[in-house]
Amino acid sequence: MTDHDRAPIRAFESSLPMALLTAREAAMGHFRPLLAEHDLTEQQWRVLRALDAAPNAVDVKALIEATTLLAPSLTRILANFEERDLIDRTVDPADQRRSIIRLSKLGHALVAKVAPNSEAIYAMIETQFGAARLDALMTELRDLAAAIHQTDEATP
Amino acid sequence: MTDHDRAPIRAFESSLPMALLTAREAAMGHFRPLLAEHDLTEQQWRVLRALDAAPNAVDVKALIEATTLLAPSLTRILANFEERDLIDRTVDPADQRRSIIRLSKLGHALVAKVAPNSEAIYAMIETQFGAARLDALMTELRDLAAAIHQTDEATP
DNA sequence: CGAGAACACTACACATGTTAACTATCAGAG
DNA sequence: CTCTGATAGTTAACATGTGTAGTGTTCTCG
Repeated sequence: MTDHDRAPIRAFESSLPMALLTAREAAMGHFRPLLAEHDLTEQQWRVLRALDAAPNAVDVKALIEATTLLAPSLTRILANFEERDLIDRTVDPADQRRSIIRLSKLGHALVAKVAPNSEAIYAMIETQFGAARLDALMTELRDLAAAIHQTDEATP
Repeated sequence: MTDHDRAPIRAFESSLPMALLTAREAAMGHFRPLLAEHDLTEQQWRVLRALDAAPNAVDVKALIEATTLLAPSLTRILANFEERDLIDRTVDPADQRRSIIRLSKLGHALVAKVAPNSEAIYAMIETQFGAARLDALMTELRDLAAAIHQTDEATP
């Protein structure tokens, strides 16, 4: 498999969003087939994980913030999940505009089924890259996001 | 603006793909409006940048690798660019299956128009986060992608 | 030459992104 | 208590991207 003599497109790869995307694609490349087996998209999985990680009940707004999805996208995903009986919805009695979302038993089961494989993939990455190093990287990523959001407030 | 007393969805945020996504969204949030002004999507901009960064001519396959797009998506984007006279296509005389893509004068002009604003945003992030730190982060990101790709070869 | 691989495109089904408008509910001023 | 404005969430409509399958053309190599 001669890799040809094409030069890589270098300067471009040094853009920050591209570096973030490439790293993410590398990780998700392992992950997407697993999700596809369970008829889940990347975005749907984000919602499931957010619901699973949520301590109690969650409203739609909290999900939007947690998943970085837009409201209409999330509405569609929740409708899909309702059809598949993965979630239960109730109206917040304290504020009837709010919808309270919970994972159903089936939803929890699905997460429980997928999550171990996810952990395995993560462990593989950890081994290859170094656990401490990965930890440090994640801290930096969070700080970066926070730093960028700070510039938001400076320039409204 | 009372930020409510909702607890953030914490455990979930510590997933690597999510950390990468959140950081990317933070950065792109600044950037997307700029692209929208020029009727460019994020993906289209990736293609433009890749073409601009390419030393010489580029075939479709190289673009696919550089942009992490799928062939059908790229085909459509290139068709769009042709309509807008942003690129020129020629057939590779050495291999007539290959299409050689180049930015047209107009395409270069568009990149030149958008790029400075892009640099400005980048500079803002650099100031806020620290140039050296950002550099180190990008190195780690590249290494991470490389490490993950190495696991690919171990498990085909 | 012929078989099979590689490149690029097309077609199709589906999900998401994006903007705007709309309904229902709530909260606060008067 | 009522009007007004804000908020939660949905719906609509369209553009675009994702993912799979299949097509035609051109290469490569036995």
